[in-house]
Amino acid sequence: MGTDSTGTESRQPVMADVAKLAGVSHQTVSRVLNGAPHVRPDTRDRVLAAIRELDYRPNSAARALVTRRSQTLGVVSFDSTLYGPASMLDGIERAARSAGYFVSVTSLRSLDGRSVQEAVDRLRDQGVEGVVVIAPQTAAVSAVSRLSSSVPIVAVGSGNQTQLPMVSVGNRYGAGEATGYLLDLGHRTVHHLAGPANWLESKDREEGWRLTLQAAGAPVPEVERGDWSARSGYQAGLRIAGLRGVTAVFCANDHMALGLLRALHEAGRSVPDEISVVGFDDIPEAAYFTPPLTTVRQDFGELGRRALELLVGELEGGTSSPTHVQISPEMVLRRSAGPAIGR
Amino acid sequence: MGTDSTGTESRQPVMADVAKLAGVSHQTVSRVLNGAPHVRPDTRDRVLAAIRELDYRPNSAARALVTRRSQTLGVVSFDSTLYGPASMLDGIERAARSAGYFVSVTSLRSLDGRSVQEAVDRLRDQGVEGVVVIAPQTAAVSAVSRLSSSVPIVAVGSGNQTQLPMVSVGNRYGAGEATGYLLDLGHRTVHHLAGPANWLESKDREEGWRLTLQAAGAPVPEVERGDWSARSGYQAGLRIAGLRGVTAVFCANDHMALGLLRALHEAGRSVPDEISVVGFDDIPEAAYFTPPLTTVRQDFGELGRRALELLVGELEGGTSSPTHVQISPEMVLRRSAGPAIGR
DNA sequence: AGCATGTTTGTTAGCGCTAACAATTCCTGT
DNA sequence: ACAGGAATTGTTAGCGCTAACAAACATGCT
Repeated sequence: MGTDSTGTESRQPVMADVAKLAGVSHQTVSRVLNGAPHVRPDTRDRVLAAIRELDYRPNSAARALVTRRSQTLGVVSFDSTLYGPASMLDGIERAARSAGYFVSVTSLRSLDGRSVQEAVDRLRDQGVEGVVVIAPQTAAVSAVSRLSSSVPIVAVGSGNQTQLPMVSVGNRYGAGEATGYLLDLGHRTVHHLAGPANWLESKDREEGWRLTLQAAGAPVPEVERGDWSARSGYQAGLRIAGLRGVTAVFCANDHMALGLLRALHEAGRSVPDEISVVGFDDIPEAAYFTPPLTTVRQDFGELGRRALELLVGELEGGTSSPTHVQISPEMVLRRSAGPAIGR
Repeated sequence: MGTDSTGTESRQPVMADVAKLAGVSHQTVSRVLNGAPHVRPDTRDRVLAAIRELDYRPNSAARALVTRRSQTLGVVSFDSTLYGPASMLDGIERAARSAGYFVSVTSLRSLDGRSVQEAVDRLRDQGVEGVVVIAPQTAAVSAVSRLSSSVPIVAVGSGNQTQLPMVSVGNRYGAGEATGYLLDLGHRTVHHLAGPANWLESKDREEGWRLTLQAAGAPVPEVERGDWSARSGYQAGLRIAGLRGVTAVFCANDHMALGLLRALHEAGRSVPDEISVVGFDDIPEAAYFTPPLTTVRQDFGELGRRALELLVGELEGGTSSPTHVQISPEMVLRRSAGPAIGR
């Protein structure tokens, strides 16, 4: 008791403290912690007891420094306020945790390539072992694919134009199903309320819609365009309500469909009697719209989960796994779409 | 060129490499990196040039090891799929980034105290410097408040029963406003569709509703209860539609209000002519419901931002800042509520 | 017994960085 | 020209951990 370390509670215990208490070397403590073989059971027990007694917590920075593994994955998201990104993030986090990783999140402010690069760099500087990018804008994806990065990256969203490993839903397929369903109901053609032009999802859904129309020999009307929000759907709806001959509209997402429904209602156009509406996503609220929305369901959580699996596979498997995973969306029929009436 | 380090590209450059290239000691490189004073401008420039040339990235684990600061904050969230938590998370992340911190997220699977403790422990083991808990359940909060943790914690949500620093919205106040508004419209009383009993928000909103009713000498009807989802709102709506004498309903959130609207519509009860409905939250879709929803707006993003400021203040300021921040919600009037008609 | 084989533990050397101090250089005023 | 001080740079010693090797001990076999 000559020095200043008289107190017994001074600082957080370190491995050496545990070792001393258990009467072993610090390396043996490390072995117990990491489940190394060749540790005698009673030694292990003594170490474990010492750990409990001191409430010892390994220092992750020290471990990361020497192993060069941070146990952390990064996620770059676009607008995590939206239902889609939020759900994917949730799926990613759950999957990451069960695979033994932490998740560090960065939200993009704008969608240009520089922001993506910046976000990934930031994450890399923090020492993440891999990155999932939820950024389905064309600019973002092309930025990511030429990203100079030493860490593996997986994209989640749409588009298959990249070399990047990627998980996406069959947007084209889903859009085709929706359009085909409407056509089968007897509509002469189907209008489309698309998402922003620079989003991959938009593009793919629009393409699925257009292709199906063409294959059926139906005329292809001008697309209306929104920004995913109910507000933009409402505004587009006002325009559509003014158009003549519209009997069916396929919306690129459910939120815009909600706005569209509202505008149509205000314009006195009955859904589905006069106009049929189909959405995309199947958000939990879609079943309670007026009328309940026929839509195309996609499982965002699953999307996130699969993306993370892909990343972890790349990280641990070493060899390249299947690099493009596609998840099939599926139509759910409700009351917002019906047969074309007398025309 | 005798050893195996013949190649020039072998490994990631470290500080010593930069130092050698710039012709200085590694400490000077460190000084430049950390903006220490007393570095001659041209020395700084040479170092900076070397950093750029080698594309050097400081190793964050090494820095964290010696400084004992990880630049990382943890967030424990409940169901980040919900609009509220997702928005708060978004606000937190943005604020954290601009304050120079990373954000590591963990989603709770269940709401018992042990899960919260586990999540916080996990985060702490990872080395976060502080934690924001988005977990407005009573159990979670009481668990957090007796949390044995060496890191500062801030809660965001509701309730003021804890010693824990906390940011919340004036739920009681907002609920009172909504109820008072309905009463002023001439309704004899206001029914209430509450959230889960173990959520603080539920409790506070219910209390605000009840108190206002009592203060006005209005009868206090039995509360209906949902789980925040549109689905549960729909089911409650079915029950309410069967009740006699209901002319006004205050819903604890907008999603349940949506379900309620749907159920009322199906039951042939017109809103607002027969029954007035008011929600809480003002989600972006509320303006496009049928009819557009009168509701109480709360700014989730702001909530998250303030929580983070509080945490950072505690972390860096040292002294204890105001420990309970309250944000006022505000009513937004739309068309789902109107005067009581002839009774 | 005597040696190879295997199990269990300890010792040493960093990982890449910053803090603390030491050394050097550059200014001032006198 | 020279002391005194500031400005600028370098040197040394860890942070707490794991990897690699070394030592000690046990066991089986001929």
